Amino acid sequence: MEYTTTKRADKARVIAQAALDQFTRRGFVSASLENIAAAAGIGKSTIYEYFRNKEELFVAAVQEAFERWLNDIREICAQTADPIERLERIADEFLECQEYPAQSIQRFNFEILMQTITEGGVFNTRKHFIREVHQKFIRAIADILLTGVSRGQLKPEIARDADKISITFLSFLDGMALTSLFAEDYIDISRQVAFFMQNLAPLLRSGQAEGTDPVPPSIQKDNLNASS
Amino acid sequence: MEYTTTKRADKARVIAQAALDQFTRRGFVSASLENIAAAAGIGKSTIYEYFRNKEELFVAAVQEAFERWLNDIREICAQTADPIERLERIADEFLECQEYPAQSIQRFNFEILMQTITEGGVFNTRKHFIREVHQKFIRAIADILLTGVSRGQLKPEIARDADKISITFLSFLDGMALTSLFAEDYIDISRQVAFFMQNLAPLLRSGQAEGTDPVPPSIQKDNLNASS
DNA sequence: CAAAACACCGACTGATGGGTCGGAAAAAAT
DNA sequence: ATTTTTTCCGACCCATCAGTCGGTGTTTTG
Repeated sequence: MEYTTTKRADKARVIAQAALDQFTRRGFVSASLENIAAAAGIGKSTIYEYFRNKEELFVAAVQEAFERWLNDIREICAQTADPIERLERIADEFLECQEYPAQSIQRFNFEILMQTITEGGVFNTRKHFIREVHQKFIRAIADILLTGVSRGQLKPEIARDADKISITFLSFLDGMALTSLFAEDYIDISRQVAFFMQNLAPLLRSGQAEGTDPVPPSIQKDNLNASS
Repeated sequence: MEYTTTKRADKARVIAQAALDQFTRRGFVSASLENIAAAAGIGKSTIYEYFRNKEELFVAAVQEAFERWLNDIREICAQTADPIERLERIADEFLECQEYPAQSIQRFNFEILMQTITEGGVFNTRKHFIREVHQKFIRAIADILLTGVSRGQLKPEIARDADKISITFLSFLDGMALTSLFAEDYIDISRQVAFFMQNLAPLLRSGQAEGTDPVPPSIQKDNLNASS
C-alpha cells in the first residue's frame, strides 16, 4: 500500500514553495523554519513530517526552482524557431521575470551559488549537482546554436565555438541578473540586453533560412535528480 | 589630543583584514566574531574596542576590498597604454587573482552583493553605497574606452556606446567570476576571457594608433567614503 | 614611582533558531 | 463505535553567537 498519496506530495510542495520564497527573501541562514512554517500556514514541527531537516528543505526548493527554469527554456523553444530570437526570449525571461514575484528568482539563483561556493554552505558538498545543472544549461544554449547552424540560420563556424558562445552568453546573463538586482534604476536592463544581442547577432547569423525546427534534443524532458 | 594613533589604526586594519578573510570564507552570517578574533589572534571583546558592532566591521572589510580593487585597476592603467590590453589585464586580474588567497575576492564580492540585495542583509540599507562604487567601476572602464577613442585607437562610434559597452564588459566579468567559483575544472576561464576579448576587439579597434596616454581621469585617486 | 589612561580579555547574558518529543486532533480501517 | 494510523503542533532542549561587564595587565604621564 502506498503511503505517498498525491495529497502528501502536494503538501510537501506547498511547504517547498513557502521555503523557496523565504530562502529567496532572507537567504538560507537567515530564513528560519519558523518563518517558513508561518508562511506555509502550519506549525514548525510539521515541516519535519515532510523534510528531514533544513538542508533537505533547501534542496527541495532548489529543485522546484530548476524545474521552473528548464521548463521556461523548453517553452520558449517550442514557441519560436529562430535561434537569435530564442536567445533573446531566454534573456528576457531570466532578466525580467514578470511571472514570479519581484526579481526573486535571481536572488535565489545567487543564494544557491553562494551556498555552493561558501565553505560550510549547505550546497558546498553538492558542487557536482550545480555543475550538472550548469552543464545542462550550457548544452541547452549550445543546442539552440547547433540547431541554428544545421538549419543554415547561423554561420557554420559557429558549430565549432558553440560551447564557448553558450558560456559567454550565460555568463553575461548571470552578470546582468546580478546587476539588475541593485542597479535597476540607473541601468536600463532590457536596453543592455538588446545592445548585447544586437552585437552578437551579426557574429552568428548567416544569410539564409529554412523550414521549421523542433525543440533541440538536450532540453527534452529529462528529470534532474539530486545526489551526494 | 589625538587618541587615534597610527598604531591604533594599524590594529584596526589587521582586524578588518581578518574579518575580510572570514567573511569571505564563511559569509557574513556564518562568520562569528569568535572566528574573526581567533584569526586576528586576539580576544573577541577586543574587537569591540575598534568597531561598534559586526555590521561596522563588515563595512570596514568592504572598504578594504574596494580599495584594493580600484588600486588594481589604477596600476594596470599605469602599466599599459593600449585600451584592449587594459581590458584584458583587468579581466585577468579579476578572474585569476593569484595575489590574494584562493579566489576569495570573488566570493567576497558576491557576499557583499548578497548582503545588499537580500531583505534584512547588513548592506540592504546601503544600496546607494554599492551603486556608487559600481558606477565608479563603470566610469573607470568607460574612460579607458573614451581615452582609446580620443587617441584614435578605437573607432569613434565607440564613444557613443561607451557606457553600454562598459556595463556589458563588467556584467560578463561578474558572470565569469561567479562561474569560475564552481566550474573551474570543466571550463577554462582564461580561454573564455580570451574568446570574449577576441570577439570584442574587432568591434572596438580602429586601424591607427598614437603616442602614450595617461591613467584616465575618473580612476585617479579619490577616496571612497561610506554613508547612510 | 604612583596615578591615570588605555588595551585587552574571560566569563557572563539574552535571544534566536534548529531539532526533538509526547500527545492531541483528525482520518481511515475494522 | 472503537481501534489504528496519520497528521499536526506546543513546549521543550541545547547550541550558537552578538554584545556587555568587570577586572587585570600594560603603557603613559607627571
